Amino acid sequence: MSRAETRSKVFAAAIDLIAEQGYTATTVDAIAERAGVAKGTVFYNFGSKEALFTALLEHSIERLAQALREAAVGESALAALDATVLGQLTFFEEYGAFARVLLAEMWRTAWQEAVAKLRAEALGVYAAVLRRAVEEGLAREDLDTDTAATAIFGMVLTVTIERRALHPERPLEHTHRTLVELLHGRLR
Amino acid sequence: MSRAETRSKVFAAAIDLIAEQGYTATTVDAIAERAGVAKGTVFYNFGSKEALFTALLEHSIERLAQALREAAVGESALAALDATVLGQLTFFEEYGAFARVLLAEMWRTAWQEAVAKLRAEALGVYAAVLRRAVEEGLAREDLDTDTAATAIFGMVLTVTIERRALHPERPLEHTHRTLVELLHGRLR
DNA sequence: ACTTTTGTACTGACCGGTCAGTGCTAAAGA
DNA sequence: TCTTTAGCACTGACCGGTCAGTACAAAAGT
Repeated sequence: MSRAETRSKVFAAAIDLIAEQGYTATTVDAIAERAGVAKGTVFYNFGSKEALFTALLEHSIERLAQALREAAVGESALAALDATVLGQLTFFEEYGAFARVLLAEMWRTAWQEAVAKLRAEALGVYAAVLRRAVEEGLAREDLDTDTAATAIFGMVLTVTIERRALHPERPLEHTHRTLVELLHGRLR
Repeated sequence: MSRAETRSKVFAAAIDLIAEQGYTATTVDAIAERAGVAKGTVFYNFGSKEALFTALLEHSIERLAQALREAAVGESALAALDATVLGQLTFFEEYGAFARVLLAEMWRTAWQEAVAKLRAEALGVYAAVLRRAVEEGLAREDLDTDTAATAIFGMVLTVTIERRALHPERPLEHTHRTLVELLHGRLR
């Protein structure tokens, strides 16, 4: 078996288990067993439990950021915002376990480096769209776009997890419509 | 010392440590030391680490729900919504460690009972306000108020934690204005 | 008297990390 | 052609430390 294959099997096992139990509660033994490899193999490939996790975070954040960048297009800033929300929903539809991991571990000081990357690359997409909205006169000029970006990101993240846990059969479109409704001022 | 006093000292120590390190990584020894009691006292009062944590969750969720219920008043549904958001921000301003704990542990299957209570009592306040908004014709009739309630709650929670971690000096009002701006359709 | 707390010592399960060794393939040497 | 060596990926038993929980006797509170 190639090294890359082994690594991705371990990644998949680790993300599932950590999503269910959290980082600390997940043992390397359990990850190895779920991945179908020996415990030593995990250490051979990643060096340590923590290194495995940081590699996993790095890799997943990169993919998330790319998905958001690709989604964040639209004629108007408003259309781009809706598209970004849909992009985030769609991404987590496929990588749902990562949503749980992000929410749970995002603010632990241990992974500040990964969090910085998340803020810069993923939240940055929302912030850019919101700045565009301000330029187009769709929002107050002194809107705090960074805080607003975090708010929207967290909103979508929370809803994604609730949906996966409670209504997995519900179409994505339904959730998307509810969020978009909240965001463009039907509430007024 | 009364039993109640001891329990609340242990609660305070536990919530701080668990907010920093997570449930699993926090040891009972550390909780006892921070609380200034003997380790045996913790077990005498709570029986087990898990029982301590569930009691802590239960207790905190009850207080959060009460704070939201008290805050959720206003002439219009829109005013009530703003007030509820401010109520949530204010609550977590005082019990910020609990915000971290909620976000990190909320979706662990282990505490489903506590999560059910959170959904019923805390998210329920948002859901009720949103239903009132629908009645007043401020939102589409088929708005999914449960999903929207989760969305707003998660949004405020995420922003609270970001604020505490990154801009602790910022006045609450600033954050509140940004969120309210997002929620009533200045973006359109 | 009865409840609660303390401090210390202990147990046993568990877990991250290690390491000597296995299996395999392919190049190097004869 | 046959043998040896090299190197990579993987294995799983094992080790040392950690931690929830227990035991208990003495002290403090009420």
